[in-house]
Amino acid sequence: MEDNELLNIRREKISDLKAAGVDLYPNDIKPQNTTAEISAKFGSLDNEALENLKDTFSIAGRLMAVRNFGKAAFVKIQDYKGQIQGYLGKNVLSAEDYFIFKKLDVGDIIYIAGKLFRTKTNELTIEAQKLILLSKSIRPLPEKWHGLTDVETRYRQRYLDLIANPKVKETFYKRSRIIKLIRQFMDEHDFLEVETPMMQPRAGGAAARPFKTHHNALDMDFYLRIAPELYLKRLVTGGLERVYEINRNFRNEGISTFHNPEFTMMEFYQSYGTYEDLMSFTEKLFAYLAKNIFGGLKFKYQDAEIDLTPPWRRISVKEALVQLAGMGPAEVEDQTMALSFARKVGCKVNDNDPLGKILMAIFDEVVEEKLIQPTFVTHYPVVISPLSRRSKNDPDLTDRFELYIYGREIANAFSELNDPSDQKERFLQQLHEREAGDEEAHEMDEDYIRALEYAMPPTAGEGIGIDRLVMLFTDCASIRDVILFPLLRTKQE
RNA sequence: GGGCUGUUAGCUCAGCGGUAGAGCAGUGGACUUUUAAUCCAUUGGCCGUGGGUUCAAUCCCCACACAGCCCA
Repeated sequence: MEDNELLNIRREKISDLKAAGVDLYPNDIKPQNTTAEISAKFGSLDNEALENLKDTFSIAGRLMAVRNFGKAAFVKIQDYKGQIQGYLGKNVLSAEDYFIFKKLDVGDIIYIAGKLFRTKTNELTIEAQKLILLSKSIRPLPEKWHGLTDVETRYRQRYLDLIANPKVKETFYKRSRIIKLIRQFMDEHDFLEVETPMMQPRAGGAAARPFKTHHNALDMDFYLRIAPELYLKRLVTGGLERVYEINRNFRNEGISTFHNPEFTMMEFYQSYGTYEDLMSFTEKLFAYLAKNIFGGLKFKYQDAEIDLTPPWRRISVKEALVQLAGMGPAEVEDQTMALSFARKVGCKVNDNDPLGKILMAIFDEVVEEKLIQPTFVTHYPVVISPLSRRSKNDPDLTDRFELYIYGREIANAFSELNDPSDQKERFLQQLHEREAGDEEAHEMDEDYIRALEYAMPPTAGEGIGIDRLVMLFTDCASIRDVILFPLLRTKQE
């Protein structure tokens, strides 16, 4: 057992309470009210009106502060959605309850019941006629004033973060609301929510390195999915014309303020739609979210004011390179010229990289950070888009867009490639890239091609990074602030 | 993977070659309307880990661990 003075003092209190016959962890106590409900209903009543209320109120929660006057005390009790002040006094409590009150510590879970009143300073308060200890804390909470700021502790012991920092709770309430709203919106548009495998025999649907795992009974390796894409399109082929999935993806890559190895994505597919349809659909979805979260289409994110009013800017990769990276119209069409431009701006590129790859390297390096207001970047090169439909007027480009807000990729969408022979060629091209050393190149998926051979309706699909979207809507700078338990290296205790 | 920064009491932080500090929390005392309650007293430390330099290291040097930020 950990030897610590503070812990030992509390252990002594526990034995004192036990000796007095107090049940330290009862589970038959049901509070009848919540702090949020009480302040909503009675927050505006004056003392006279409160005195006329004959009701008794009961709440339970964590003791967050004690202002002790010896024979009485004001305490702050925090529950699910708020805090309320309680008044504990010797002349109101029974002798048994007063004994418990004397043994309370900040951090304990308690129940109080009594009448509402207003203090001299006009604070709505419950005068406790009954006090029950529901769960005794042994460890001291972080300090009341500065709270818990050590980020490592905040992530490793998220429960402490949630107790001590009310903003954190708000963020995760908001995250839940956003996801609920997305589901509502998708359901209203007749999309069917589905779940597809997380464990896949080969990891497809995106360019990323997967995590590997092993199934013992089958004696077979599996990969944690990097995207649900190919499974969702199998469903579209099966006649589920509008499907979506909101779930975790896993990518075996570095960790940063925008990357967590497991993250949440929504992917959705709409038959008989095009990537252009998805642009306006995305505008509508984001507007729907913003209206419900902010009550309007403009909001502050970090140092910027983001305006989601549609239509959003639409610009092709090449236009963006000319307008925002300062490339010449000839440079974006010529591999050699693009290569030297790339080197000039400090991109790591190889002599025989295809033009499309070089252009994207420059884009990532120079253009991305300039796309603060919502922008659809369209017409990605076919070499980096093995699952997208080719553009009609330029077979080297695809009917694809990525949505950027505040310099970050939030969504990725395209008209789906449903020509099985083209798809096979693309996979073969990817295998070629893989052999040339690109570990993220797509693998061959014969069954997916077979599915396409049964004919998949013309379809458009999109993926939206939910964590990044939540960051945007909660003004969080790091993805770790919108993921309850971000991935950390385990620490030897 | 590279660079920079951080790691000192339960929490938030100071200190910087010479006996380890503050505020809050805790403990004891006073106090029945406080709002970071107040007043008096007081406990609490492997100064991240392991090496090295030195008469002497929390402090200087090296390595490692974990984290944060930036870069790739």
